[in-house]
Amino acid sequence: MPGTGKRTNEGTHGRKDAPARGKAVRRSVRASLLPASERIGEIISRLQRRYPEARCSLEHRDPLQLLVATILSAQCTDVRVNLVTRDLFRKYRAAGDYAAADPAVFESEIRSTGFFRNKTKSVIGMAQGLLERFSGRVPDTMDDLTSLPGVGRKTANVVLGNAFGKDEGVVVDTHVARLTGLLGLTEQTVPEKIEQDLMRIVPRRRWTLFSHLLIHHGRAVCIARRPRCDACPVADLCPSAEV
DNA sequence: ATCCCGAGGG
DNA sequence: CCCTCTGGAT
Repeated sequence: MPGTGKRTNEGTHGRKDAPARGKAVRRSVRASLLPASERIGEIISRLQRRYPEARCSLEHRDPLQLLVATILSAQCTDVRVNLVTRDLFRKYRAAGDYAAADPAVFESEIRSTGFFRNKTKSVIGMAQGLLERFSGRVPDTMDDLTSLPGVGRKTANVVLGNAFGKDEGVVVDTHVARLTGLLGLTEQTVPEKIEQDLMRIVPRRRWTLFSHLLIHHGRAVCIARRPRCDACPVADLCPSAEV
């Protein structure tokens, strides 16, 4: 086999941190901002006004579809995931369909989402777990969901919050990790620790909404490659904003 | 801390 | 070419 293409991959989360933006960060002007706990309310309020339509952007009709879509979403845009699942969900309708899938065929079907070998093992293994331990149904608790292969806290939080309407945790994806760091809502870089900080300062009833707001903001304005601080509704509440 | 991996933006 | 995209397992 073409074996290891040894692509120089880099980590996934928490890029070392790149304060670099060519210019030495000039945050002295906003050095005197209120603590996170006193800015969070206004931040959520303004983002909600800006993105009133913020919701889960992974297309799904039931918990199983959302679970599969979320597993496929790792390091991949939601647009591409939706493109793949549109055909996938037509063929695989129940846990048993995924559990009985031919790995080679499934790999080719989700290939464009990247990490296709790992994702195939995760989806098929997850489906087999559903059949063996949950009667083929997607469980609605954090412990049961994370007991499934390929399902971590992030994926479990997405399913719990969007398919079951339960705010069990805060979804910390690449956008949430980046933006909360820039906003000075946490000093942590490990997703789980970021989530712990956010669960303390964000009202529980807003946990799911909060993630959607940051994800939308991260795509539209606070873009990783080039944040548009000039168009940001919370720039005056952000210690990293470069006017 | 590393690896898995394709696709699109700049 | 380099970076980023709704991560999880080792």
